[in-house]
Amino acid sequence: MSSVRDMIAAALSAAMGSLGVEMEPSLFIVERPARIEHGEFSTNVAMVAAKELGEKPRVLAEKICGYLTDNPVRYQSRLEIAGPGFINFFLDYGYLHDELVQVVEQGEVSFARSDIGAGERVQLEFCSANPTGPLHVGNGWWASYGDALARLLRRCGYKVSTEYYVNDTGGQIRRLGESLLARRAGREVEEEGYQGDYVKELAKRYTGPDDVMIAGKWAAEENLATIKASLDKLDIHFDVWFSQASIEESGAVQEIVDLLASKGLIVEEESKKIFLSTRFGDSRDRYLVKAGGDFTYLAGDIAYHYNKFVLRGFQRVIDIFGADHHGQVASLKAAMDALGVGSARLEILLGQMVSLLSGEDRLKFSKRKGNLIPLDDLLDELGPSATRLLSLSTSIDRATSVDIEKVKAESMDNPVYYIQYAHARMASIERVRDQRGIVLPEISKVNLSLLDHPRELALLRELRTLPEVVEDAALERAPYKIANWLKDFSGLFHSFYHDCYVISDAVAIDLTYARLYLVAGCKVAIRVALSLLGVEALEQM
RNA sequence: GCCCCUGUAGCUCAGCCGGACAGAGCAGCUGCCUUCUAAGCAGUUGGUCGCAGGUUCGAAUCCUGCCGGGGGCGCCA
Repeated sequence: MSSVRDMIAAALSAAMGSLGVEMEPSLFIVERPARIEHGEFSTNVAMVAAKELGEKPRVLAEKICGYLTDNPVRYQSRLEIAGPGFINFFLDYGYLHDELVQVVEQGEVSFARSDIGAGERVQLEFCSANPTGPLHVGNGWWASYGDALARLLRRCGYKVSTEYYVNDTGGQIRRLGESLLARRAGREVEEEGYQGDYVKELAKRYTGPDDVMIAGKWAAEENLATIKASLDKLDIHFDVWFSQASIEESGAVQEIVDLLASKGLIVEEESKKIFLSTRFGDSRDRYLVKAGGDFTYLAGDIAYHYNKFVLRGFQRVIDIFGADHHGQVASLKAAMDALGVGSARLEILLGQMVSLLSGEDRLKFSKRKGNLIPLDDLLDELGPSATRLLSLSTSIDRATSVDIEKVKAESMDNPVYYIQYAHARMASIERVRDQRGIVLPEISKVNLSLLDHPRELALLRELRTLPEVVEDAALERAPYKIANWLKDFSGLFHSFYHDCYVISDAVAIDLTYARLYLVAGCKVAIRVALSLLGVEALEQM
């Protein structure tokens, strides 16, 4: 949908053209000013162009305004030149009412949907926690992020396949097996093993042979079932579960090593094989085959990514790793360049560490042992919606700390209530509408221009930004922007709810009709945003 | 030593592809329930945007250097 902003940008471009200057809309900004005194929209075009033209910004702004006065954009009511040379647009509120009509007509399916993805096939790998134990809170944090990103990308026209890479082979499975057998034999688990209580529970149920690999694989499968159950609770469902063992057994890893060797990118050191990744920007060369003849993790990972790009034909691959996997980024990208895939198609997002506070105690996620908190514990405390919203509220680039005691409280420390309450109030208004038998006329027969209360206008302005926020959040891989929009929007709705009665003897019926459509539009928007984050929209609270 | 992330109000965080007096929530203080849910609303206190230079008409935002925090530099995965 072509927005009012695009329309203004085009008009400004035309105005510059009339002054003999080629000015693509991408070269200047048309934005909604932070302060409403500065108009509905404002632009810096005069300041940007002034330098090249050798003219004073305000003088140039005068000329542009002259053109726009003769050739006004739709809804234009007044122009103003302010500050160092901003041009502020004051518009007839009709533009907001017209956009409300669009929101209502588009509905949940179409509103804030975009085609910027243009059908690009994207593979999104995330979570991929090793099946050596249950998911902990950190796993769940990034899993929610990945799932929300998948929803966002789909909303924006990408064809997304989500995937969980199951590390079901190698040394850690051996260690898991050793730990399991030790427990079954009543021994303590050694330092390097898995010491969690869940291993004790598994040991009670294991009836297989005293073979570490068999025991390890059995335990891994059990753990995987537990992981899937936790993810189900979060409403996260992967399209593909990809087994690391399967790619090794298929011979694909060997093929990749051979392929690299054929390109002269492998050197051998006795039985070891080393990939010359420094030729592709890595900080050191990397082992692919160990002294004992086993493949390294990296060798399997390269084969896995080759599989994604070449065998399955994904145009883009996005991996979401924890920041502790930073070390493998350069190696994997080097391999993609070496194999001709091109590292630009591989996007690796690193989730910074998350630490939990519980009162005075600082609890840090530790993969190996001790103080990690199972995701299920948090889910039991908070429920899936609050858990998801919490983890989706901050940037992936920032190491966050969360106080579990605080978020358990039903307060703005846990904004899910604030947002869900806004939705519940919308639903409540509609229930009352039905109880009173109010039949809403078609929108074309309703006088939406009655919506001119400051609360209503503020709500309408925020409502219409969602499509831009969705696109931005998708392109920036930043679901937290949706969470922020939800908080802001919910706040504006609560203010409206408080100051503007929709259904009341004190409100004229025409205004009730208009406000009911405003509520309907708000409900569309908030439901779209909630669904993108996977947070439940409650009818009542 | 090198690489990645980060330093904004007492706390948790937005803003960071340059713009108009730096934002939100929580915490603190003060008000508001006879009408659609007070899990709400309104007001108010609180900031050298880590420090120092530089670029610019304009810097929290870009560049450089310091200082602090987190993570990584395995023939682990």
